[in-house]
Amino acid sequence: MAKKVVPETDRRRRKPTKQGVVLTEEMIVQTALRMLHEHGREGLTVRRLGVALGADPSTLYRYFRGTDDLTLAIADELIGRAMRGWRASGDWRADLREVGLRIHTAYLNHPEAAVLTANRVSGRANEIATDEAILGILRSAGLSDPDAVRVYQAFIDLTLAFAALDAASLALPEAARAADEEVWRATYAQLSPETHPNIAATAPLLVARMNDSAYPTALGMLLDSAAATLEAG
Amino acid sequence: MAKKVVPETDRRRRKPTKQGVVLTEEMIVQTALRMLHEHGREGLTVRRLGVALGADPSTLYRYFRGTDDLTLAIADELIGRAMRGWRASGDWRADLREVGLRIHTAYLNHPEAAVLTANRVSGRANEIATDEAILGILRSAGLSDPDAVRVYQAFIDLTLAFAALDAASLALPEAARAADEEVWRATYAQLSPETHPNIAATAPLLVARMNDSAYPTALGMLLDSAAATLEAG
DNA sequence: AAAAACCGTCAACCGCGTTGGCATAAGCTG
DNA sequence: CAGCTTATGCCAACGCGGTTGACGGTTTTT
Repeated sequence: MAKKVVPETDRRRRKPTKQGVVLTEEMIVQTALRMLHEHGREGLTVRRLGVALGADPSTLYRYFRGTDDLTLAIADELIGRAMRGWRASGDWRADLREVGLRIHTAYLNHPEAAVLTANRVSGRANEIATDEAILGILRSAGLSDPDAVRVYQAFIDLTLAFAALDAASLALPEAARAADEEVWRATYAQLSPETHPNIAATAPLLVARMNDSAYPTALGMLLDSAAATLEAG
Repeated sequence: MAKKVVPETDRRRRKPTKQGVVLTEEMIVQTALRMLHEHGREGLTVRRLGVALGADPSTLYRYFRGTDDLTLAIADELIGRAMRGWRASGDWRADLREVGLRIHTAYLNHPEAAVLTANRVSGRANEIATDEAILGILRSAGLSDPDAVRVYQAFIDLTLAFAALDAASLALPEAARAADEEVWRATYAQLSPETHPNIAATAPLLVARMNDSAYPTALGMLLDSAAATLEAG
């Protein structure tokens, strides 16, 4: 077997698939994303991806070194979708807020893919462009390079961390998701005020907040802190 | 096959294993944690866990309904380790900070387990006790119930989100980890100032910060915000 | 027109989680 | 101590997973 995958740019397509499909790296990634969305994290397997594309599973190894390589390609597609069409307005605070919310939203639109990829560094085009954009916002706002890097790191980590956390509960297999919610009703909401006074006192409030993301609040705090740095510097 | 797993409390042990080992739920969880630590996330399988315990893999299904159930047990053990020996000092800010750092640290000590469990609700004893403790800190600090719940949610989500994010990069299989770092040297650090001025200008600073967690900073921001709420209320 | 490269397919390997049936030892009853 | 029940460990098997090596047809190159 060939050890190397031919890079997409050098690829001269040869044979259509038995079912008549002509494959592309892009087509494979899009199909993988769709399968993740429709059938959940467990629903994406090399074999099923092959079936969905009308190709033998082993064909995919001509395009990706393995599942990890495919994962990175999915990661970059996700961030690409988040930033598609974005333009800087010049208002650093509004820009940063929008980039954060775009990423958070894009990830929540594909929770299964988000869980899979939120913590990876793909080094592909879309990821690099996004980092460049964020640093550009901070530096042209007037932050020194060390401050820009500090805020950049807090910003991107906060955003990805919340995206991953919020996506994770959306991406749970239906059974686990139901189980987690059932735990709430069956366990937390039933605790005695004697043994667990604080949970018992706040149970209704806890339930009401359970499905909201704390990301916007946390992002606001970060922006406040960055603004303070800017004024002090 | 029996549909039900006998609860640990009702269990009257009968047979030692072929290798002479007498199993316990606790022993299984501890062994699973150790295997995760030593052989990574992929290294923990039902079959290997069986071997490590000196028991047939199928025996584990007498103790857990399946891998998901085992995962929840691991989750609770992790939070239990984080909080072991903790006592409230009465200074709400110091207490909250310590609880956050304890959880973050405990998770980073078992990154593979953390990635597996950070987003699950186990409803088991240690998890409930921790939530009760956090709410207790906030309410006895003087926050109203709605404020306490708001801060509680931001606090626990922030902590778990960062724990998961920071753990994830520690937990990457060695190959992927090396690949991610290589991406940095090979890609980010080599970008031309012409096409990527902001990354090029800050590359050394980015590299220097790459391995630090932004959690303590973010936690500080959250505590500041909570203190402001307290004074305003 | 011949040679080379590409790339889809086939068959196979091994490891995975899980299950049903079976054997046996532990505990209970007397 | 004898016999019954039942918990629990073990075995064999199932279907599915990722991955690989050999093969062969098709396109591109020379």
